[in-house]
Amino acid sequence: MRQDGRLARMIHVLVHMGLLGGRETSERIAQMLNTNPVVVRRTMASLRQYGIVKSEGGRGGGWSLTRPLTEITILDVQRALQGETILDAPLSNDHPSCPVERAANAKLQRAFQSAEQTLEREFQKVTLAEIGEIAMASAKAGKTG
Amino acid sequence: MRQDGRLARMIHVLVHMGLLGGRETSERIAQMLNTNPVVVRRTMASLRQYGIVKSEGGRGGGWSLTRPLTEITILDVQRALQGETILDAPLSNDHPSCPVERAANAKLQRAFQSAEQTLEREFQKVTLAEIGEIAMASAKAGKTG
DNA sequence: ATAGACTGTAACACTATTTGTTACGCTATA
DNA sequence: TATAGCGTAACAAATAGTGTTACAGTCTAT
Repeated sequence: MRQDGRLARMIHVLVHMGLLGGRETSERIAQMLNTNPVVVRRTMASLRQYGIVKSEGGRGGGWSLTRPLTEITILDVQRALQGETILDAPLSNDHPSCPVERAANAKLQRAFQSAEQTLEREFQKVTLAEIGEIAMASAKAGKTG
Repeated sequence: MRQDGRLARMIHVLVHMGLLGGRETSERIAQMLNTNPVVVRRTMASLRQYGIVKSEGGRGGGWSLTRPLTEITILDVQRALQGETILDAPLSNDHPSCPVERAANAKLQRAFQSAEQTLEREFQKVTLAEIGEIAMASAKAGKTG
């Protein structure tokens, strides 16, 4: 079941930015993510629109957080990247007037809504600051690999 | 967030098969799904492997259920189509030794596991017989569209 | 002012996945 | 033995995500 890897990648970057504290260019972020600056700008633009980061052009410009990691949850990042919907029930649309198809779709939709609520709750529980702390602790313990 | 539409389509077909009670050819099933017989065989093969349907070749052959709709849940169909995993956490793999990436992935994985458990529970609660009943009721009530 | 270091964005190529299609072999039955 | 069915490989088409190039706009140091 293929999904969008941007959430994990952006969390990764934001935590680094929070720990470093300063401003990062698209170029440097691209290196963190093994990708290139345009992809970074494209994705960071969603975060900016949602108010998580800001960008400044011109010499000395780059990206920075608008608030500390303690005030950013995984859910915030998710919302910024994909809007309200986290999980989308994969419904069928072969015979929209068929009562069987409708009944099946309705049941699936309810199930996915429950799962989405769970995911939402879990996402909201985790701040990026927590992730940073876990990373620092494990790095200190020498689990760097 | 795009996902696999086979689950909904197969539920649709299985309920029809259960309500009709007999045997269906790949050709007829393909018509129900607005697709073609090869795609049907490909997908039905997974259900057969899991023991939900059986196929018979030769003249008069086709597909039939191995047990009544009351004994098939959405989870059964899901398992047949995709195995154990329902939701896959979309993790990042840019710097596998980076403790920040690891910590972020770990948190995401836990969140998705919770959601997967919810989905599993919901899927197991619903039998195809229920879906058939809902469909029959709504058809009787004239909500056929 | 102007050069340089940035972001913003359009356009296009590449890749992987799903779905659809054609073709042909095998099997059971009338 | 002709026919109606499944089994499967091989290939085409559509879609989505990602990567890349190119160029315009913007800010700052000098």
